[in-house]
Amino acid sequence: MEARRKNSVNTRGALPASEQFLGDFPLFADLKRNEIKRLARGAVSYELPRGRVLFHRGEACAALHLVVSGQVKLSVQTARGDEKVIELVGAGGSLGEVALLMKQPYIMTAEVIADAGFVELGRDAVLEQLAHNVNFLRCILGEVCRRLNQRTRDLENCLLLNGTQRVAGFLLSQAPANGSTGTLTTITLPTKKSIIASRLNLTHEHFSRILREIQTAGLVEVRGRQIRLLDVVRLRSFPE
Amino acid sequence: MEARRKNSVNTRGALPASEQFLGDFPLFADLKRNEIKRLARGAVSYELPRGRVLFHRGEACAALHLVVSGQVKLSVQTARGDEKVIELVGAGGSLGEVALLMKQPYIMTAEVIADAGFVELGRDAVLEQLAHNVNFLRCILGEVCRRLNQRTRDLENCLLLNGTQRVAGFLLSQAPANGSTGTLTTITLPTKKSIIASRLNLTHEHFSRILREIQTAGLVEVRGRQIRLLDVVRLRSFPE
DNA sequence: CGCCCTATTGATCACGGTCAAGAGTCGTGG
DNA sequence: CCACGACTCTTGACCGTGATCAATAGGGCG
Repeated sequence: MEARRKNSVNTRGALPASEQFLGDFPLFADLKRNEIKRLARGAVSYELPRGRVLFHRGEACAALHLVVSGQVKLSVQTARGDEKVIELVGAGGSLGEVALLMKQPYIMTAEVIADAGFVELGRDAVLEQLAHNVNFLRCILGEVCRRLNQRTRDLENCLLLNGTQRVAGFLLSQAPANGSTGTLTTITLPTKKSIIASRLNLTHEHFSRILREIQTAGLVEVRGRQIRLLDVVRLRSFPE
Repeated sequence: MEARRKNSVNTRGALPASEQFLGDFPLFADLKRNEIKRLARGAVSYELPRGRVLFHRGEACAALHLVVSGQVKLSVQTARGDEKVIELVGAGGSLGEVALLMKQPYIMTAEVIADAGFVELGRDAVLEQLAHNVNFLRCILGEVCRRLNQRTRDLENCLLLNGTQRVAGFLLSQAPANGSTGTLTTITLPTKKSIIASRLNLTHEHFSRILREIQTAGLVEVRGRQIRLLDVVRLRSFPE
């Protein structure tokens, strides 16, 4: 508990730091200044170090969590202890919409994997806004739709792509979306390989082998977490 | 095209058949009488025989589809032709919310697998209602949330359960939700086994073997599509 | 330097897929 | 009524992807 120091944002000076932050937050892009202001009222900001669990599956949801910085992994537990990573959330992402809206427990566990900063909007404040602010309702609806699409794509990937194809797809998705040829893009894995592997529904051993395989095939060059994409085109249509 | 006979619902008498229908539709449970009436204005009803494709992945979405009767399967295509079933939708279900809302192409293909009746709400009518009717917005938001939960559960099942466990879970989910012991529930598979198998990410061969296995173990009794659950408790915690 | 964490590599195994053949089941028409 | 074909389901034999277990490197840091 000690490390979870929360600061009411409104104790600060003239322009609360996180009112500015909320205004820039992707989820609230369509909100007007005064709507932001009302949302910011119950906001609380805090930081959590790597390894900290933000919430466990099954707990009740008390707030909407906005990720200011750092990185969080969402995962579920296997029968015997080990976990599968479902999603990685970085700065600009949010957690807990559905649990909050549906008034049901979290269905995943959220753990900080890179020291992170959060802004939290209290449950009641959010529900209150939802009840009275149509714009806010629309923001949330859009976000949930986006997430449903994302989840559906993940399910598809898992159903009809093999490991190598999933890795290739992941690497490409990490590359900045440049329309250019990009025959020489270098990407950096967002976290350690074992987590990426789990996210792709692979063991870290298998992930390692796959990286080797596509490196041998001359498609990429791996050095630690830095991966240089040598042949985006062939990577995109793998294996041939 | 011949079989896709559409009838404008409003050409009917005093109380349009589908105004009644819309009022009973789960998705619109929270709407008031006059809101229903407005929605019903652009409604069109029609029927499609088994085998008909309602829409293909990639097509633009022109309407919200409500399933009155029959059954529809949503699927995606593998690299080489064969398909994976993602979801089965029966009477009371709806299709196309996300594609309509996000103004993006369908991401799945919908095929009728049991002669079905539909009511269709035109794209513009729905968007219009969304823009002006907060209650409707809330209905849709709820539905999308439910679906996101469903999809997440599916992904989990696929990630951390083996074939046998998925089958057991599916059989249990088909049983009516009676709190009782239910040591002798009989269920009927909603469609042919090969489709169920695909839905569970199995080949129909493997599905067949699994059914045999749990039958041999004394957990169920299979006769065609009728399956009698002999030991719900052991089935629930399989394999032991 | 030694320790802990992360990553790689090897050997083996099993779950589930593929291919092929046969058994039921049902509807149609001679 | 039976024959035929189409379709669904079952069973068998074999194989491949990817998991498991185990040992060994790297790499950062106190």
